[in-house]
Amino acid sequence: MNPNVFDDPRITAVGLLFEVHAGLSARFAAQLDEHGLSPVEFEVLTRLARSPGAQLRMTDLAAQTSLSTSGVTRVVDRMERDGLLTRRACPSDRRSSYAVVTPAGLSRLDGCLPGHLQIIEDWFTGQLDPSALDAVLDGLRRVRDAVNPCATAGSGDDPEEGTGPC
Amino acid sequence: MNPNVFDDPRITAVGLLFEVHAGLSARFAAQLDEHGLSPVEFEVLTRLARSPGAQLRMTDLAAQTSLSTSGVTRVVDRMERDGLLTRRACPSDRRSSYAVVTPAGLSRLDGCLPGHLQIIEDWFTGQLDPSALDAVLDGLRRVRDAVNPCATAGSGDDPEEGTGPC
DNA sequence: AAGCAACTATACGCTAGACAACATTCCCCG
DNA sequence: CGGGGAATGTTGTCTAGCGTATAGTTGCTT
Repeated sequence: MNPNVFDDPRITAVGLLFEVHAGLSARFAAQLDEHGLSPVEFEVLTRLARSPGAQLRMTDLAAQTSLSTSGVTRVVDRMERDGLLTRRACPSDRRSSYAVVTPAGLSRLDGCLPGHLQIIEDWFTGQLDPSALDAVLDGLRRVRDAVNPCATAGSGDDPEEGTGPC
Repeated sequence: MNPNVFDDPRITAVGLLFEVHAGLSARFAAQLDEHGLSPVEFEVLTRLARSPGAQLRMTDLAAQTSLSTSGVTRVVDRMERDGLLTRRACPSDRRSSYAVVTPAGLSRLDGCLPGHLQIIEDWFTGQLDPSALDAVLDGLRRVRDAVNPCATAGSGDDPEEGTGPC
């Protein structure tokens, strides 16, 4: 019927990509867990921290993450309860509210980052010599530009920068 | 405090990888949805279809997917209800049971695959010329071998082949 | 033969997130 | 002005899935 459709090189390629993603994700999650953060919370924290004023409107936050607006509401609820974030009313638009990183949130993030970077280096970037790494990154960048054109305009290669409102 | 920690090339690298993954995942999910399959169900179906006899023991299925054993029970329940799978008693070990793909399940899978492959080609492999693609795949393979050593022994580059029992 | 390990299924509670409905607010256009 | 539509955030409802504990069955080892 389908004599080894699964040996198709396209399947292989996606398989590799997804395996690498899964492996890294698992290691990230384990390390973040040591600091009491879920991957989503870490993503929210980094998104906010790298934004001007360490704040973003809820909608923009949703657009930049993999979350829906209601998902953002829930995550921010949790993180506000934990003291990592605060809501602040937007002066110019009373419908909007900002999610703002608190000092506690920033220090929590700072506690995570070194270990996070170390994992990346140990399991990803450090596994390849510089030229091979560049080749991989160039390729990924091209694919990213196709798959997620919004990100191209952004500051750099931010993960899922502007996922939503394309 | 952290003057642009986020421009660290390591962050960039992971960002690219995750963005590509997210973009492809979203497109896969949309296409599978047209065929009434969730990504997990598709994964289960492909796992089974590529196994000898189009069947696997529940435990092995759990090991090869991102699911727990109880999770597999649930998914197989659903898919059995939908007629895509059947449970069959294992002759050699009466504790075990096989999940077997039904003809309906196979044809459902066959209906998905062309579109699935097309997406891969359109958004991933076709975006790079052969040599660049090879470079990316070689790099990913090396990283995969580090991050998920179990997969190396397998038939090829199966996604998450043997994720569980390492 | 007996006890221990493995495999599956199930029930419980729990979390996360999507989707749709909602109230509020803004803004454009008549 | 003023009304309708769009945007924004929140909430209720629903599904999916995990983790744990429990149980029943079977296989294996001693």
